[in-house]
Amino acid sequence: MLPVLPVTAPYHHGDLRAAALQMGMEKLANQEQPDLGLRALARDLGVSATALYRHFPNKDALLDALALEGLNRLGQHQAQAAEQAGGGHDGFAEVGVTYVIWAVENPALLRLIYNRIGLVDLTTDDPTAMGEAFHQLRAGIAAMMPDEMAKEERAAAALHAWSLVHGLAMLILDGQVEYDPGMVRKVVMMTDFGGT
Amino acid sequence: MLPVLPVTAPYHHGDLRAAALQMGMEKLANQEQPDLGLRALARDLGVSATALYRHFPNKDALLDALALEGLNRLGQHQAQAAEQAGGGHDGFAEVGVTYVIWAVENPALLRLIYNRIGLVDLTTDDPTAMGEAFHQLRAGIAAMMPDEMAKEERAAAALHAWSLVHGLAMLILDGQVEYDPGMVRKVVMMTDFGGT
DNA sequence: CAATCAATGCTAACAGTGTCAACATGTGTT
DNA sequence: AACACATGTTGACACTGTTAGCATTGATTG
Repeated sequence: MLPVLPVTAPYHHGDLRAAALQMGMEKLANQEQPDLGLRALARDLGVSATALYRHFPNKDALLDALALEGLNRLGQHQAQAAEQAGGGHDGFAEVGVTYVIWAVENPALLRLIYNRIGLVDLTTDDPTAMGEAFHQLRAGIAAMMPDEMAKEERAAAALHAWSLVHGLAMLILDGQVEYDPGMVRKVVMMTDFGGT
Repeated sequence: MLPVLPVTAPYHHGDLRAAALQMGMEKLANQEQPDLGLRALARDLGVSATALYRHFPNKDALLDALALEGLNRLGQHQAQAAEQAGGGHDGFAEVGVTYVIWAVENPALLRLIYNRIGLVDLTTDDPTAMGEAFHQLRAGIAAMMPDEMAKEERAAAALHAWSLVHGLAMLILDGQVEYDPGMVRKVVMMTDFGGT
């Protein structure tokens, strides 16, 4: 492993920003709800609460950074799944199931991601990093749609697919339906876009 | 209009519990996020914060009561839509679109409903009122499925439908896709359960 | 090497929150 | 009239996010 080369030189603590994000991700991985406390996080880091304000303008910015990191992981995970699964109906279903599984395994992170979106302005010409990452996720979903579809139909189909797996994931996370991989695959495969 | 007949005699304030729930629903109707403050609510009611503790054991219980009220309204709305829409593919799509529209018009309330579920234990034999209301919503969805389906298939189809409309609603509320009734109908109608 | 300066961290404080204990007040009942 | 109970209030505690002011560390420059 290459030693980490900090872009900004570490001063007292040694890259507190990165440490805070890592600790935040760890805490999110060990809980169901995305409720993070700035003071509690600082306590776990062995640092005063206000030290974090040298690296994030406020708590929301810290949560946004964590959400962005989570979104990147999700996008990467989905891209990899799409690569392995190949095209066609079965391949698409596989990618959808992958989304749900990731959500089940990262409940707090998925919730945090979607909780933070509404607060980000997606209408600007200069999209935030978060908006850009979501754009990539959307593009990845759209790329799974059958080629012979009209552009408009592809957009609708992509939205349908995203809604389906996201809704199913949320219902599972909310305890409305117990997680069962077979059931998930069955539900996802009920959608047929006319692909092979 | 008949005068309200309080079941429990109003003492000092005159049924503070009902007033708190009504004020809470009003506040939720006028905001995007379901963040309610117990103290702020008491302030708006012209009452001390701790007075609410005579009617609710804690803030969570108050939020649960609001969520339950919202769930009942949603269920009632859906039942009415199902009645008007009739059966078949188009009728089902209509009910799905109704769900999304309700979500768009009651964003904070929908979020509150689903936020509170995960905290309610649905596995007990004596379900809470919240669990029961959700059971009814599920039953309503299942009733829309074509009769000729096998029982298992009906369950999967119902879950598919619920996931689809709930996911689409959440994506709209989170600002991922702009609300467009035509688009919603199109996306919902992409699911064909084999009904007429 | 010494002095300077910006980056980073700390303490103290403020306003806000949910919650509890103790006290006060109104209401219905005996 | 007196009691008991339901309801509401004040004061306090621990917690939170945030700001202002001060301290320290590391890098930069003479």
